[in-house]
Amino acid sequence: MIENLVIVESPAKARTIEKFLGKDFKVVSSFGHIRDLTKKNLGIDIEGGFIPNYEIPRDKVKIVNELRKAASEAKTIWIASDEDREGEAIAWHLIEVLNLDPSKTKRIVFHEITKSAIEEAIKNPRTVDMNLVNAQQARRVLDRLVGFEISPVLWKKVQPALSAGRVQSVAVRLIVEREREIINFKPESSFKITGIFKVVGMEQGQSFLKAEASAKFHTEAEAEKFLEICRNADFEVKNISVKPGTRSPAPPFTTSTLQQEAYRKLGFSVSRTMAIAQKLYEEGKITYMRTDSTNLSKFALIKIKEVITEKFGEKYTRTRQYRTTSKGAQEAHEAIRPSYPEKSSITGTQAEKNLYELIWKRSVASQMADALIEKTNVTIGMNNSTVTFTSTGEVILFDGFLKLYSESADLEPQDDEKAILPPVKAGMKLQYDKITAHEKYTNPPPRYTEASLVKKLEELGIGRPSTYAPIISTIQQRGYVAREDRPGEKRNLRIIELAGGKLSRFIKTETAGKEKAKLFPKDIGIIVNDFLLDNFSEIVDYNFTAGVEEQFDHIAAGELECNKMLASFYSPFHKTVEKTLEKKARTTGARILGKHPVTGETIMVKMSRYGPVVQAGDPGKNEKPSFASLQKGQLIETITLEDAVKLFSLPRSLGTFEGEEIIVGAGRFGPYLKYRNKFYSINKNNDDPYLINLERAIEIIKEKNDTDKKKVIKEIGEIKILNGRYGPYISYQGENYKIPKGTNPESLSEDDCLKIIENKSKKNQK
DNA sequence: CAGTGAGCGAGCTTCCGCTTGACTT
Repeated sequence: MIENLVIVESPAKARTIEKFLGKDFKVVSSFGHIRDLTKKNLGIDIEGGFIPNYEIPRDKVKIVNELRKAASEAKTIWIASDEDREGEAIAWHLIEVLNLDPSKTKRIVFHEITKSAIEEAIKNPRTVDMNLVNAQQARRVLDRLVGFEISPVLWKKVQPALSAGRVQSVAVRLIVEREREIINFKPESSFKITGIFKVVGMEQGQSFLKAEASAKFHTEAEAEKFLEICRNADFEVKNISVKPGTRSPAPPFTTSTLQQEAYRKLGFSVSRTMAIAQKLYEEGKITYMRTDSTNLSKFALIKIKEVITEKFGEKYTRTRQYRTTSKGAQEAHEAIRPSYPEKSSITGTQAEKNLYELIWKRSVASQMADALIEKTNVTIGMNNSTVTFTSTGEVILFDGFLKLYSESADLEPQDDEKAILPPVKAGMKLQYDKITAHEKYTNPPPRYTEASLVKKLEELGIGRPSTYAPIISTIQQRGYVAREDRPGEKRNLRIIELAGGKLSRFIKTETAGKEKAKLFPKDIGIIVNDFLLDNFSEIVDYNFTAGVEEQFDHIAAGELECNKMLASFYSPFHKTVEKTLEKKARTTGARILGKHPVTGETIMVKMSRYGPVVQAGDPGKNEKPSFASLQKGQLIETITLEDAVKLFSLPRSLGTFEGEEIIVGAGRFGPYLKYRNKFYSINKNNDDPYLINLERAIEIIKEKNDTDKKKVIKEIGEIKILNGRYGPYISYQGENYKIPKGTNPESLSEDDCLKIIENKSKKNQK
């Protein structure tokens, strides 16, 4: 018989707490929710008043059995799940499923994992808050209704196996709408004027300053005219202003800000960040990584202050308590911080070390003093124009938290350097050294990265810390969006330069639209988004979640009944579902592009069963249509007639080589050559399948055949020893086998190979 | 790996949030 059984949500938390409590306490974990709506069907009795129908998922049966056994052996059961909506529901499900005796069961919450906080919690037990549980059930039922009623509509009206949901559909909408802004964006160019000036008569030290003109010019002629004015101008320092300022550190990490910074500073994807953080948490190195709170415990505040005092001195400390500002935050946990702030580094993989260091720096910096800066603006006037030049300098008077950490910006750093300025005074004469007019283009809004999408969702109050990473992977798995790179396009920039009284012109090139690991919508994502906007605009409204959250709050406060709220949502919603199903047509996103310039057939673009295609010929007019798949990067929304016509030119014959035909085509995996029933990939960076000639094709085939020859080290009957990407390996009956380290692959005999093959088969059986 | 694209119909797909392993190369 155990005296006390404590149930928490996470096993790592259970281990920590067990250490604080005496021998009379056993601490176990529920591993999150133990029950959910039935998986097979809707799992809700709608007519009976939206009664949830729960089941224990297969992977939770074992845990539930263990909990049941432990509970039956304990005198008192303490349920210590998180103090938020989901945590309260977990507590209630535990009581129901384990059939706990109310007189033996106590609900407690603690806000810090320290001995005193836990002891305090045990002194103040309460009962389960059924209003809060009902708010969770309303949330759960509503999400199921939305997801399980709209998704089947998509299967019937768009394509099978698609999905829609309160969260994922809004995430897709954000990406689609951003893409449309980019598609419709028209870059405009203007000329920015910068000058380098020398202070007349100042010979020692720094006597140059760089400044930017207050005016921009829209045309080259205007820019040139202004430079002509500059050529004859007298420049002098008109005004100097010195402004002190401060900068404050960012608050400690939440899940969302950790994901953003790990992406920006370390290049980690959202899922990688979470996997590494999970490991650090399980090893007791950081606090819980799924949180929306920026709060630090008293213990952490004291410890961090000690660390700062020791490392940098007392004047670098400043205790700050942060309030969580994001919508829908529930504050069940602390911010993400090092468990032991005195440890500035850890052992582990490089990635673990880097992420830990990031968390450590951010947490410590959040408790450091403001940085004091002094910003100096020097205004330069001209005697023959009202245009002024401004030079900005910045001096850090006291570095404060900047000594340790500064947050990265989402946008690329601006090129206006904050230079140290020469000691100038008003009235000083200046002489230009060089004045340059640079052509600049305006940029479209940036595409989302995984991390900036999480930031946006959080701002809208959509999704929770535990779901940000899964959302990103769901919308990619469904094929709605893809994370891709784009090489961008070169464009010319005109530059006019005034130096030594002479104007000269240059052309500079820059790459515009280059993208790395950005989220692009795919055709099916655009079609589904437009379908949802047409038929379920309420659900994909950016404020839908905020609206229902408000109602969940009323349920939690006991002011609104769960089934009333659900009924008022469901009756119009379900009518929309039925109305949408009645509409006959399927959505394919079809768009007519025009007539084929040679054959005169109508060319359209649409979504087919296997992906987006262009189609030539109208089956309605008894023409047998021909099809061609769209290429990577092409969209139904933006493809032109010209591009479409080009797609029909593949596959085509290039001619013959040694009596056999070479065919060039574009398949699912990119452009290829087909020769003697073998396929040869064409590297798109080197060759264009639409332009490639016979000569080049033969070259590619010969090259590939040569490398294939080198690939084979040895052939013994069916056994092949090959050179692969990761070194030599054995290929046998369609399976690959690793060669043990230190063996010379050329010396292997048939018997040696068979042994290696047998060994692996044995391992697999175990 | 490098195709397909019609139509029939069975049986399947799907949500969000809370938590970790269990798998493979």
